[in-house]
Amino acid sequence: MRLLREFFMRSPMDVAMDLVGAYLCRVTPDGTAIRARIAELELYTQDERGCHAFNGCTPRNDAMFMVGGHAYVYLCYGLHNMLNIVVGQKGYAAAVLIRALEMPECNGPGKLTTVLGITRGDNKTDLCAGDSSIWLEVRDHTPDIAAGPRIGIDYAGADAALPWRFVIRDSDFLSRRVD
DNA sequence: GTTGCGATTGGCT
DNA sequence: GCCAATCGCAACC
Repeated sequence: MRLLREFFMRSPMDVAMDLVGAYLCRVTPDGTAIRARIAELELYTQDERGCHAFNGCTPRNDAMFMVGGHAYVYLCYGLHNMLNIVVGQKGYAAAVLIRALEMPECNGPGKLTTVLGITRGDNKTDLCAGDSSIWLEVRDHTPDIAAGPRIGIDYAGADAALPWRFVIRDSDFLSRRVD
């Protein structure tokens, strides 16, 4: 069942936890249908330095200020598209970075978007719209979740230690092991 | 108008 | 473990 707006509008932490093990669904530009469980994700909110929106709204990050249930896609290192799911209320910037799916060749945020054919053109897609090519479906059961620090945000100082990376414990599809 | 760098990855030492 | 690739954008001047 496709996840609806009310699901994404709850507290960012609750939504993040509930998205671990949920199904990410995608119809690629060439028509291929993909459906796979989310094995790894990270939460970012405007209150901490790891978040793109820590210093406010900019042309790059404005999707994060939309109501939960939209996509936030940005280019990293000039090479890799990163897929985030906006969570929480409109006006409060928060999003979940999808880092790995239970699929071969999807163990990493950059590789994942390549396999799914997701680019910045998909930024601000409404995942709750009935005709969108990206959406989420409820998980079958609650997975055993492990938490650890987020990856690649050393510049965030003390906030880099927040245990806001959530994974399916002992999954074979993680970008890295948790500590 | 200019500059520095990043929520990464793959290849090489 | 180290490093290049590659470019939009944020933060300065």
